[in-house]
Amino acid sequence: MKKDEELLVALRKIIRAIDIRSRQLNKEVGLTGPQLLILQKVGKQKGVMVREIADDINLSSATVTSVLDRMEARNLVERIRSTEDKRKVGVFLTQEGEKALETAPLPFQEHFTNSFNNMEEWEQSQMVATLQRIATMMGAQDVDASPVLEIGSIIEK
Amino acid sequence: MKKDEELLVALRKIIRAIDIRSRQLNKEVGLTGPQLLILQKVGKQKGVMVREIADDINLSSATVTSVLDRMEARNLVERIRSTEDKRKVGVFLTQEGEKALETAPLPFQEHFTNSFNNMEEWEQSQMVATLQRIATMMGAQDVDASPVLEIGSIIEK
DNA sequence: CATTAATTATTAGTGTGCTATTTATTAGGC
DNA sequence: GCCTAATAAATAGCACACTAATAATTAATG
Repeated sequence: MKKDEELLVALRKIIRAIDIRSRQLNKEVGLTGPQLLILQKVGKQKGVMVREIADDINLSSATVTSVLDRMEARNLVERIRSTEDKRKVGVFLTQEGEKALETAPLPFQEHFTNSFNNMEEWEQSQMVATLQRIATMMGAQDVDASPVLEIGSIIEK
Repeated sequence: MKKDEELLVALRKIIRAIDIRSRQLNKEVGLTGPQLLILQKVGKQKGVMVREIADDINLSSATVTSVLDRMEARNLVERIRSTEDKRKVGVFLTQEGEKALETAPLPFQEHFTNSFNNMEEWEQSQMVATLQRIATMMGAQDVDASPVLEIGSIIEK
């Protein structure tokens, strides 16, 4: 098999593992991966805007809106529209959301986190660097639309 | 930021880049990423079973079934149930499917493929090895259910 | 040989995740 | 002040992607 095909297969396995972990989380504690990420973000920054969440975890705001819909329905967060600028919506944790955050597990499989943390630091760095490099190589699209690409903001539009 | 968070962010960017490429493909040639992968597989192995496709590209067969539904509706493939074993369904390309396969672009962004192919071979291997290692580290779930894990078959159930 | 178990594909139901559009509001230019 | 941008969030519609449950068929076992 060609190297780039192998790369693709490995990536698909990783994506699938993340997805499966998300479903497993959902079964265990009623929170999917994205929901957990959003919960953590809102916990750190009370009243954060939808757009800020989206930028932070690298999702479209439409996606964040739909995830928030489900989280609000489960009474984990609440949305309060700003009085100064009525376009803006601040997201807050409910009491239930706070409690969920406290008891929430890690977004990754514990096994993965342990393995990763047991690696030498240079090895961790090398791994992260490799992934960031792939992300950069993949993200350089719409080249004609953006003449100068800034490092670190290649994917974001 | 902690190293494992950085890893997570990089992975999210990669996943998003793949997704965006899939939508771009869909707009350009009417085929998404998964559809293209399935088309290629069926082209290589006429009459391939649904299960074989799923294993090959690392998806659940339910997912493959739903993608095939759309592809069949667009007259790209056809499904023929085996006469020997009536549980089995063989997938074949239609004429239209053959034509689509001939003119189909690469599943990756050309930019990525070029960058990747321009790398030294040892560097490509190193990159693939890193991804495979992550996949393995992530895939070791249901540990209590499978006392002995075989290398190379960790994700597959 | 009949009943149970295993296999194959599909269906049902849920949850992302995106683009494009819509709605509401605010900011800018004349 | 009024009309046009621009911005923020939500909505609509599509395509995965999964698990769990079903249906149909074949294999296996007593």
